[in-house]
Amino acid sequence: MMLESTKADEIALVLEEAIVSGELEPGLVLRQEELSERFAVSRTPVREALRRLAALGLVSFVPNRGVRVRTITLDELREAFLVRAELESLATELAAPKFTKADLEELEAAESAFSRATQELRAQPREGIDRWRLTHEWVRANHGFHDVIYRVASAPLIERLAKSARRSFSGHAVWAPGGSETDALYERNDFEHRAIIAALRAGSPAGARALAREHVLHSFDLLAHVLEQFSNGEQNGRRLHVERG
Amino acid sequence: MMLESTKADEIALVLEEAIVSGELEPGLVLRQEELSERFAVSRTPVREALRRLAALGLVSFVPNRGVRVRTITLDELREAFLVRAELESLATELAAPKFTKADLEELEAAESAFSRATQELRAQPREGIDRWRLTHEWVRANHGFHDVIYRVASAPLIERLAKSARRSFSGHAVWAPGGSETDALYERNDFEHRAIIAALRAGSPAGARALAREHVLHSFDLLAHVLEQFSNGEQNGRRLHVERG
DNA sequence: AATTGCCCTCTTGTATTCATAATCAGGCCA
DNA sequence: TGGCCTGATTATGAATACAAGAGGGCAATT
Repeated sequence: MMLESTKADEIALVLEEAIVSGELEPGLVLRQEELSERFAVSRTPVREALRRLAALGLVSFVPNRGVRVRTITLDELREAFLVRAELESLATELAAPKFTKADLEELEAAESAFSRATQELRAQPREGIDRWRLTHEWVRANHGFHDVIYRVASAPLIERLAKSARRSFSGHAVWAPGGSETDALYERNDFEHRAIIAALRAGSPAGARALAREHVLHSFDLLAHVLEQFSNGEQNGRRLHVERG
Repeated sequence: MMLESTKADEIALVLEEAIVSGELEPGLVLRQEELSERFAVSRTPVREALRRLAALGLVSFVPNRGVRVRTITLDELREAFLVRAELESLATELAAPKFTKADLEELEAAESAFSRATQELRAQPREGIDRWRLTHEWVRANHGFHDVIYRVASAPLIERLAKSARRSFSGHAVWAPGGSETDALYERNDFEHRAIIAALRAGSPAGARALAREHVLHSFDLLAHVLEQFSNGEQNGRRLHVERG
């Protein structure tokens, strides 16, 4: 039941996932020949895939020098969250009148999963592989919540652009260890999700919109707080790859 | 003083301009071989250029069937303007505190040019090649105004995404003939530009933001009004290429 | 006459080959 | 000693060659 498509497209998707997940670290130089043998194809479709990723802003081409996974500065990160705040609040406003009972239930289920992921993360404050894994699951659960809203909004362009802005950060996902201050931020994140649900349930597009906006901006505070703690730029042997702005 | 770059990049830029300007009409199938001989290169860089345009949403690939210039539905058009409204208002807010005297003067100069273009367009209500040309100049002058704001905001991501949303419409630029109702809409467009300048001069980020948002949304009203008049989809032998939503 | 299946051609997708720019090592000269 | 020029090496950019899917027309069959 495999949907027919070109190799270039498939490669682009795999590489995109690898970059977003952080498997391919920002700054890494991608050798075309290496990729072509990894995917068992020639360099032609590989180059086409890389062109697509370049247009998406995930990698940068330097003529005759190669392509590397894009790094991001703190300023760019801030800008990405500002964009997400606007687009996500818009999506939420558009979605509000369209939410059905079933949609609300799905959103609540996603929020429950997110809440669980948050608790698991808080219960494992020690650094290490496990916390790394839990962090990734936390991120996925968080995306799961917001994706329900995007789906209901049924606004393809907004969804595409917002997720593009989201991606610019994903590959840099490193999280802070537990602590009362960090915990409070996690708590707020969780609480704000519930507030958005409440606004949607109450049928208030304007309210949901405002809450969504604040929520994304607060998410940046959380991230900035983490980056502050790790200004040395190293955690678990993984570089943060966010350049100081 | 030619900046070194690859042929694929150059071709992509030329094709992008051709699509945005409407020279290559939406729906048109782009034959790779035809393009390759037009640019005097092989199909390889042409395909890479097309991949980039596809990622930008300007063309759509259909595996083994070819690539065609993307068409747009009325719903998609509306969505693009909603996005632009959010991003442009954000950019305006960010730019507000950064505006210098020189920047304001540049913005006023751009507005003057836009105002002139508007008057010229209104003075030539008859359809025909000339009105087509004046319309294009009007669009360019309008972009010129907004581009000053983007520059001052110095927010590359926002600028890129907003212009991307703007592009989704540009290739479809067809304008209505004169008339009291249309003239009033033009008038409002011009007036709103001046209001934004006033807010920036007064140093009100919040005010400028709100005005910019309303302005973009009103622009959609103007466009929708035009499309209403030409629901038959034909003008000067050029198709509107906006599918009915 | 309509329909179905085959074949032929056109176009795209991919591999392979060729060309050219960048890098690095080593030697030469100030 | 140190910097710079020069040739070999490597990786990328582009051209060419090859493979494969899509569509259309024609003929055979019902």
